[in-house]
Amino acid sequence: MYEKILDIAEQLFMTQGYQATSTRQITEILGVTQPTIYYHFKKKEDIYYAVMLRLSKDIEQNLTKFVEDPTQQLESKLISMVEFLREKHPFNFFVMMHDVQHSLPKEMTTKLYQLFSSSYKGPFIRLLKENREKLQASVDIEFAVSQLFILMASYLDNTNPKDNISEMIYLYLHGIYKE
Amino acid sequence: MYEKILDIAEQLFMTQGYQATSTRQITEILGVTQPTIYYHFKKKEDIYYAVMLRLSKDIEQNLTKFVEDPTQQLESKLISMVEFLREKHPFNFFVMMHDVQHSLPKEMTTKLYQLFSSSYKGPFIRLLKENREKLQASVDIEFAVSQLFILMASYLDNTNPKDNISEMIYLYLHGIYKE
DNA sequence: GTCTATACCCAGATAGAC
DNA sequence: GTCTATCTGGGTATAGAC
Repeated sequence: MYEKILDIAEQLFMTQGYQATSTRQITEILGVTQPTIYYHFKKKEDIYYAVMLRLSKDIEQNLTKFVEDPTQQLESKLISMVEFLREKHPFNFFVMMHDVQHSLPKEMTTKLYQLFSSSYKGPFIRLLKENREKLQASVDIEFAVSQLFILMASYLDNTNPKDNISEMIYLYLHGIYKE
Repeated sequence: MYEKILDIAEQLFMTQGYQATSTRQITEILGVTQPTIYYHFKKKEDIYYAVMLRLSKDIEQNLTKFVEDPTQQLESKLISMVEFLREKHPFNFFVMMHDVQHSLPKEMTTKLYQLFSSSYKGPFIRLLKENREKLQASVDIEFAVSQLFILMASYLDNTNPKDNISEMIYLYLHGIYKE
């Protein structure tokens, strides 16, 4: 049941957000009563943390594989990694970021942000550092990765009609300006 | 009182979000009782719409002035416009986008998205179209403006430690890649 | 482990007095 | 126009039976 709760909670939290997802809704889908949750978790926010922990472990492992792939170049690695996030994490990134920053208690925010930074951003930062010589000298890598995540958010968001990740990566790498 | 409600509601909605802002909180700040709101507005979501309507009119007028300024070039116009949004709209864009997409009824979402597209995005689209010859031929302008807004969101968000808008615009225009 | 019952709180909204 | 009083419904969480 613990894992089942996480499965449903993951889906609901990531699509509707933390506040909009009630413990009742989770248990209704599972066909059990609402207090059942409180045998497995002490508080609602603990469910959120457990969901994020499970998710981020999986994400980090897989992203790292792409970074270490010796057969691919920077641009195609980036595309693969973003494609992977789209498949594995077909949620609205905005919802997640919003929750981490606004829907949860402060301490939880800190813990979640650390989790997110290492698992999600970490592999991208490593990738760009290993390709430092291909980047403009003035670029701040941590900043550049933040920007990429923001862009990705719009991509993994279904409100964006476009579906061409390589186009997004191209703009990210080369900008919109004619040289 | 109507305008006063909008003033307070604007601030609360834009910082805390729609769901986290209660009618009680708004009226407490104003020093009146909670039902007072329902003399001026039929539903809570009507307050949100009125706030967005007032805000977006102001934003559109001002952004358009920058676009029409004959003394500035593309890059400095972009910087001015984003700076203006930061001053006038010192809110978390994510919060607003999250609300528009997830916290409000579907019909309202549509209305708000149209409002946002014309008032906020409109002037930027116009600016890029008027500078078409300076952009890479492959760039889709509507898409490029969407990307800019996403980037801006991270900028107007206080979680981003960096505070240099021109750096963001530079990356947006030129990308991170060494040519 | 899951149930029933329920406490408690806070939300949006309405009725009707002043 | 704003008030008091109140309805209704939703949420998280707990106690204790089975």
